[in-house]
Amino acid sequence: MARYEQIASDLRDAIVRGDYPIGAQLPSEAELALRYSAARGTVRQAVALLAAEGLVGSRQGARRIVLGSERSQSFAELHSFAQWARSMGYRASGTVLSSRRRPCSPSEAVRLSLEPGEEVLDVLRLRRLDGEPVLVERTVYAGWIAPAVERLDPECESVTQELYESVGLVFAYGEHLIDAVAAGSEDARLLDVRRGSPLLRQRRVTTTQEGRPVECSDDRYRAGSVTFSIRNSTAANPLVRRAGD
Amino acid sequence: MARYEQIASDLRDAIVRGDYPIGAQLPSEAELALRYSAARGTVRQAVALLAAEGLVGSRQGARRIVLGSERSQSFAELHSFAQWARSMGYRASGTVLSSRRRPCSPSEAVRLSLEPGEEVLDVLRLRRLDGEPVLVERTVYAGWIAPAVERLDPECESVTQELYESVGLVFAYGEHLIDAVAAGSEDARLLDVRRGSPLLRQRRVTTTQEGRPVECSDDRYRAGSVTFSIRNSTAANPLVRRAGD
DNA sequence: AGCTCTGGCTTGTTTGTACAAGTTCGCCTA
DNA sequence: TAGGCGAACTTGTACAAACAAGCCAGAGCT
Repeated sequence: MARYEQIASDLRDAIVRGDYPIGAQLPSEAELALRYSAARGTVRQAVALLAAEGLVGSRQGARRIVLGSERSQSFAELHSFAQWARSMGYRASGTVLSSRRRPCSPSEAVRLSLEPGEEVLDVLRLRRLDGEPVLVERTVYAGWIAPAVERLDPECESVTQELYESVGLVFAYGEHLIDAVAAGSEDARLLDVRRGSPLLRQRRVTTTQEGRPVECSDDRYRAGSVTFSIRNSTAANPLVRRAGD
Repeated sequence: MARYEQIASDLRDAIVRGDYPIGAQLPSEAELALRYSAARGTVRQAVALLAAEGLVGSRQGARRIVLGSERSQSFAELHSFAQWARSMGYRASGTVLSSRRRPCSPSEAVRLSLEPGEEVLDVLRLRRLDGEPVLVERTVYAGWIAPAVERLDPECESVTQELYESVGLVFAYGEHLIDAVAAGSEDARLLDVRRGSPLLRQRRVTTTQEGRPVECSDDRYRAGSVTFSIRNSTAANPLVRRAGD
């Protein structure tokens, strides 16, 4: 662990513990540098990390202030339903309901950087939290990863983790589109809600470290089961609003 | 504009223009430093900006790669419906349907850092895109900003901008919770949809530069009108999934 | 009392240097 | 031909120094 990560971790703990309550001022960079025997630049990297997490805010000339004290999860926990569920103390389970190969559609070819007509793997999964069905996942995997996906246990808990352990695949980058849709008849049946009832939809495309697209997915959460949370500031915000399509 | 922002802007333009297509490698830091006659540290700040926007990805030892080419909007455009709409080429309008003062509830007192029972301003607004109603905003303003809000034109297009111009208020930080809900009867009537149809809900709390909460709001978008988009990576992601509440 | 202004404090930007750690690719060998 | 090895390249981390720019409180003035 890098020095600046240690410092960030230490400060984060202090904030979560309540040493610096919401609204309080953080020590100045100079003081922190002295306290941790580090250069000012290193301290700045640490607090930049906390700022990116939305825990502290800063303005030129004024001391940094604490904005929040909730610890935010890692990328892995956002990407992987199972890892997120586990970290929240839920028991996650899932079932593959169907899995078949087919040629990709033109729009999928674009999103997954495939040749038109190249083969993809289409998987329908139902995910549960503590036994309750909360999520229908319709995922399209690029052909080159399909064999590894097909080898997975249909009841496999964490696809992300299994793929990492079996073929060393790392999901590194993702783009997510979030909106609301009405439950179709299949959604309704699987999630045990009425047809037309509101679902939170997350469409995503995930790529490897090298920027190679792996999968795109249409995930639908039962209303009330899951909420997305974003902290942002004038400095940095990756969340954008888009016109409906 | 700082040097690193200029460099970032230049690189961003090149990416958007297609000089560096998706999947392509960016020049090395050393080469960029030479090209822009800047120190390597300055170049690193520039590409860090692009990485935070999700435009490029990076791994130690390998060249940076281009992940996307869409320009993401600024915080102001996320926060302000009107500014976002304008930047997307839509015509935004809005109407205040009701506005009244009342004592705050216990939960509001916590979220807005108020004394229990302190007065707040409750505003119901309907927002339109190109004349079509797409958003119902139920906003609660802290008492200290209420007078300035009440002075606003009921048809005021951009509340954010007006408050900045009239009292110098800057919305600097925000926390957003996103989920899906069914339209209530009032929602349905205002948005011209059927009761129970899906809406995308964004609950937010916004604070000033000093960390002082200004408003909390419950915004409901008609399904299909607006999508939220997030790019993230293993390095940084402010978006988190939360259990429903 | 209320106002202005200034000086010190704090964060922001930039440059330079050095080394650590991971990737890539060509060369050499078995 | 397949595999291993290593050199060159590239990004990550850390330190030091200097100046710019913005904030704030206290001194001093009206």
